Amino acid sequence: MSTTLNSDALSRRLADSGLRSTPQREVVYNILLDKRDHPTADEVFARVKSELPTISLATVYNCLETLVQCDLVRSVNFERGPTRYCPNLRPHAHFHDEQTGKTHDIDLPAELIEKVNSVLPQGYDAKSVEIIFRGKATESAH
Amino acid sequence: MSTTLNSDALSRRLADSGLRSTPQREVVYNILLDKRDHPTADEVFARVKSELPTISLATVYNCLETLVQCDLVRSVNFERGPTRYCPNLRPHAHFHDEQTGKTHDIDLPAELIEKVNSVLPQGYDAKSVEIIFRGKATESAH
DNA sequence: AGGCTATTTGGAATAGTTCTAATTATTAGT
DNA sequence: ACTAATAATTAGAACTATTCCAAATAGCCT
Repeated sequence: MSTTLNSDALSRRLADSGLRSTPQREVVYNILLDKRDHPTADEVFARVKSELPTISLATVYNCLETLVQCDLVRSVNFERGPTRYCPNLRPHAHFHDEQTGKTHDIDLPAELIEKVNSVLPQGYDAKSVEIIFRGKATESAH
Repeated sequence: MSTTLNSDALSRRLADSGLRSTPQREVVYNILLDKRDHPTADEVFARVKSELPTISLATVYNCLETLVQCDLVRSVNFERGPTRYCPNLRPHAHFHDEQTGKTHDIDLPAELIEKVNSVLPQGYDAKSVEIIFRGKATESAH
């Protein structure tokens, strides 16, 4: 993975929104790209600390929020628990494995998204649709 | 709406799970049936108090959790905020109106649910699927 | 009635997140 | 380069939603 390319993409996106590229934002973003296991803010905080030992949790929240605003990251909420973050920008659903607690991305064909949107009655204008499966995944489904 | 019929259905369901029917559980359940606006626990608490002024918030949480366990109520989580509760048991999606903050139920044909499930690769066994739309609804869509 | 278990209650505790005010870093204009 | 203006970070306090806990109450079964 080329950190340089990510950084460029990141600073471009940030600049587009009138925001600055900072070491904190870069590291947080790269942490998300590195291990795409839908970490919570706390988990990101723990990982980032090894690179930026003085970063604060508030900054992690700020950075994550910024990345979500710039459309570089999606935030995902399963029941009750903490928000999780996901750098996968392609249209995808989430499969929440109740056994392991792990979350898997499931790619969605454009055709399906259309079909899902078509159930909306007149007068409903959806900007986005989120699909969450719950169940169990066997070993083979890594 | 016949409270008696609901109560019967409720006590039957509770009994099936080895639980008792209590005034608190009945009132909480009827509150949900009365106004299907996906209230939070706090909102349910406020509404219930007019009928049972001494009920506690902890009991409201307990009752809601019990109803969810008995499959009489679904809990729904949109981003960050508090959990919301919904007595609609038919398969449906939620449309979250970003303007008003209101949530509308969207019925889902069985055919669509099948189609959605069919995007799951081998090895994924979904027990349930949740669909959340975000956008805006025009006046006509009540 | 008496004992057993389920339920409720209020308050304390916890988890996750946001807010605030002070400090530090970055940029733009001279 | 120097300074002013702005943006971002920081630590900790505050807040919100929820859960936990231990005591009190209620319902059910002999």
